Amino acid sequence: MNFDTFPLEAPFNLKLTLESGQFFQWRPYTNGFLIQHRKHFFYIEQEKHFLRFASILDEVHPELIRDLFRLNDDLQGIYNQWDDPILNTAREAYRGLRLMRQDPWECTLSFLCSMASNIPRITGNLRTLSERFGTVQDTEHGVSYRLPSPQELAQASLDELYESGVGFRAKYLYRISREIQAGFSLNALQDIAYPEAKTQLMTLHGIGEKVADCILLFSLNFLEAFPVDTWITKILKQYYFPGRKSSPYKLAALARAHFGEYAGYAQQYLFHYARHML
DNA sequence: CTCCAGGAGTATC
DNA sequence: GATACTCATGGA
Repeated sequence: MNFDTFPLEAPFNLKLTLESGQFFQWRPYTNGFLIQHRKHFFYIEQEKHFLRFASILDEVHPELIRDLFRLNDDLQGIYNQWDDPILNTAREAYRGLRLMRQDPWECTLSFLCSMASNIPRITGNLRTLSERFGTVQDTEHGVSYRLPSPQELAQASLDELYESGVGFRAKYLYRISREIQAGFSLNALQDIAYPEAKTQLMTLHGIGEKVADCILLFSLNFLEAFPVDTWITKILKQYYFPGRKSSPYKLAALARAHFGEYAGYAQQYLFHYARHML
């Protein structure tokens, strides 16, 4: 492999970021990780304040790495805005955990599979979908598969989707792949305001509050998005908004108002904290 | 065996 | 708006 290296000048923890449950297209390999992102397939490893990477399919440049891992976000500046016991603890424990900027469709597919599921199963579902409906890639490191495009997934029958092991999510994949094939643009949502982008996403059958916020936060550059799942509900009701009878919908609005412009970063740290400390 | 999991749609009040 | 039921499947 042909390696390229560049220095990090801000907090970043590659392993922690990949393991944080926002991105599922990776696996450990030697001292680092293999990553599938759009048409790119590459190796990456971290050594203290350096990243070393090598393209396997479709050449990767440092700018793409910076974009995928949001290395231009002022993470230290965001840390400095936090001042409560939970976030103060979380930023010490998880220093360098960053949000990623994934492909919107790949992110949508991932978080449709995430409903009432868990990380190992989500990863397995995505691999099965890739092998059955995606594109085969032949590399010197073995065969790998790309996730199916909306057009490729729309070729699958409802029965084939059920047989791929995604359970009740099959009907959502079936309808949404067709809605996007018919002209719904995920990428166009980047250019409108958060409330409108969220409303439009939720017109897709199977995308509700939580999945919409995941897509907006992890792929469409809306750092104010604040996905509220079971873990976030626990920690918000326990430490931030106790005593109120609050639905996930109301908790999300309260949290966005409370945590502000970079609420999404706070959410990622709270999610990690809740999963490992509660 | 039962219970629940990074939810969402639907019916019902 | 809030609650209850349903949807598939795998793991504890």
